[in-house]
Amino acid sequence: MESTRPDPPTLQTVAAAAGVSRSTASRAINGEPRVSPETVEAVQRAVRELGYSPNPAARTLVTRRTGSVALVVPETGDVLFSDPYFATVLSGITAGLAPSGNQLILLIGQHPGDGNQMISYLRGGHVDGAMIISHHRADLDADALGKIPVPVVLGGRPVGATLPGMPYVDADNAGGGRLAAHHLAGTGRTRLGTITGPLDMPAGIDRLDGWRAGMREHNLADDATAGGDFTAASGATAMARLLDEHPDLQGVFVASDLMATGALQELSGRGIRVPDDIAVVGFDDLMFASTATPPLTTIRQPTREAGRLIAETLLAMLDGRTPEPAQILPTELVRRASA
Amino acid sequence: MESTRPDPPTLQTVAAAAGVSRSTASRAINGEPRVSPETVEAVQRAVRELGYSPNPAARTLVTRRTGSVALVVPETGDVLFSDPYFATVLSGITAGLAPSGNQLILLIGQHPGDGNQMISYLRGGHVDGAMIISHHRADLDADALGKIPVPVVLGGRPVGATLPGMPYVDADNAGGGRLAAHHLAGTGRTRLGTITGPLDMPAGIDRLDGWRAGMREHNLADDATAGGDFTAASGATAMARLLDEHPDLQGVFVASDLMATGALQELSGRGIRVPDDIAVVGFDDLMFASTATPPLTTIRQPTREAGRLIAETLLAMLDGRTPEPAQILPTELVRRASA
DNA sequence: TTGAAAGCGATACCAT
DNA sequence: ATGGTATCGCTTTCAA
Repeated sequence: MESTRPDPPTLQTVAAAAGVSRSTASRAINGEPRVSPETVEAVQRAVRELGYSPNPAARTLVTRRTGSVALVVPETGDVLFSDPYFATVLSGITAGLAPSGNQLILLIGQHPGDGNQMISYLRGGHVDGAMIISHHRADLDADALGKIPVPVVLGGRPVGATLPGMPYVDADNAGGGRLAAHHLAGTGRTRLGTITGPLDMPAGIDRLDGWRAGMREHNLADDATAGGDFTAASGATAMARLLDEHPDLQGVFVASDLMATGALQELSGRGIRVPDDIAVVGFDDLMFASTATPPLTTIRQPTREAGRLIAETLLAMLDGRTPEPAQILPTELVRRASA
Repeated sequence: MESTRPDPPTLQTVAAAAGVSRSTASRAINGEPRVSPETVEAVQRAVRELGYSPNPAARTLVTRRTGSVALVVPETGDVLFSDPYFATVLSGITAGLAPSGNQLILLIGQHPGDGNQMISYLRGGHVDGAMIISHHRADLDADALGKIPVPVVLGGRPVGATLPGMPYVDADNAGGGRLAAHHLAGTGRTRLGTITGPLDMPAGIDRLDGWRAGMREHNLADDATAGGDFTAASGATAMARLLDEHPDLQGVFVASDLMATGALQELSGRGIRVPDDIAVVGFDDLMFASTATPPLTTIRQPTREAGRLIAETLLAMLDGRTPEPAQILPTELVRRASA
């Protein structure tokens, strides 16, 4: 005795139940204008009673719209998920997408080099558009990107030349770096250094550039730098190196809050007081910045807003509109205890 | 002068280029056995040269397989993303899904009560299966869940009766609560309390139950409790209440690391030393547990493993296999400085 | 306003 | 091993 599930109702079933043709039923369901009110009513009742729901594959086959967009993260899962930045962007993206009813398909690089495989997915007609965030130089080359046949929005300035027709949304990273320099210099400290992000990522490059510009404006040397990779562990390591090489350091700008927590640990481990001995400024202002010890003075970037804007920009393109090629979101200093 | 994109090649195009029929081309592409090697070769070359990629909608229409599964999170985006638990589970899920080639569709509740809308999506034939995590009692009722026509795996024990045919994966929350009780009692402290999670969630309920069982085994009173909702802020508030009501408190089990960071802040704000004055045990052992001040002694649950297991269980069901109705993952005590 | 019929691009059954 | 053909469920001209 097999309990066999009955086939789900099709448009045909609905049409029959409502006493109309498939064409008319389809029009009624899709809210087209030229359908008589009583017909609409009859069809809607049939839909309700039968529990009908249109077969998305069949619909896509003819309309050539899938109703879903991809979020591409060409980053190994492990790296990605340890960074709360991603969760926050994602939150903004889902919020931005929600009103449109589009579904979000997550494409996450498992192994470095998966990039091209993802691109072939995007070329396959599975989605109407795509958003790409957190891209390293190595992960996608402009040629491959150019072949994607659907609208694409980039989260973060692309490395190298701007991709034609591929708008991006980013925070004013350089501006934020300058803010940090101004703030630290403004406290009267003169021996200042920075812990940078990866210098193959625009976020890493631009924050450093801004910092250097700010230092120059204050006639301060910008030679004290150490590189990290946006993880907490790398922040601790870099802090150690900086301290060893520049024992007279008075303040440090750390290019992400996550690295800053690592740096704070290293400082506290050495018995160095923050901000009394060394002042620390972070970047991001994600959740845990305010709960660090001491609470972190940092450069806030509107991460969630960026996510929302990325989604909205894609929706605009799906709608046939042409967005600004670059949308840069402002950063601001948030004063807490660490500097 | 419109730059019009040429229509993508279809199976027809490929077949013509290879000098075979559509049927044969289809077989060659899908690696079916009864195709001559030279035909396979010819088709593959045509595919390559034309840059052909099968239309997924057309394929789904006939095979009734979408190649994608949904991850349902009936939780408001904001709540969700502030909890690193989610990111870690997601990491495990994507890893578990990867070998299968299935794509992940993210369904996130924007507004409380979106639950049923999500369920109608699952009924619509968009996905081959679904995983549901972090569910509150209110969000989904058993009736609605039962109507989902595809395999479903639950992340976390369902509230109330087990859903028939709907397996779940969970950590041994009760066991973890007992571990915490044993550890704190084992240090000789006798005035112990707990900060619970939401008591409409199994994770909240079970950890409390385990804690109480452990306390009884040590003949200790289990009356000192305060409720939180798994956020850091709620941890601080609950800690304050506990301190006010039980000034003689010597140790506390906090049902999540995130709440524990809030509790630590409250304690440090009052000048109470950890663990000297009050010992603290958390739950989760997510990334930041080890970087808290002091580093948190906590009950580790294998979060990423759980994610992977959820995905693998779903894949097994898609394969026609019948999984264990409940898979419970062990928890363990991780000793650090706070207790 | 409605209906009939022609696709959309694949798979799968049935012959050969 | 290969080809012809029906079919999946829907949208969209085209006529009426």
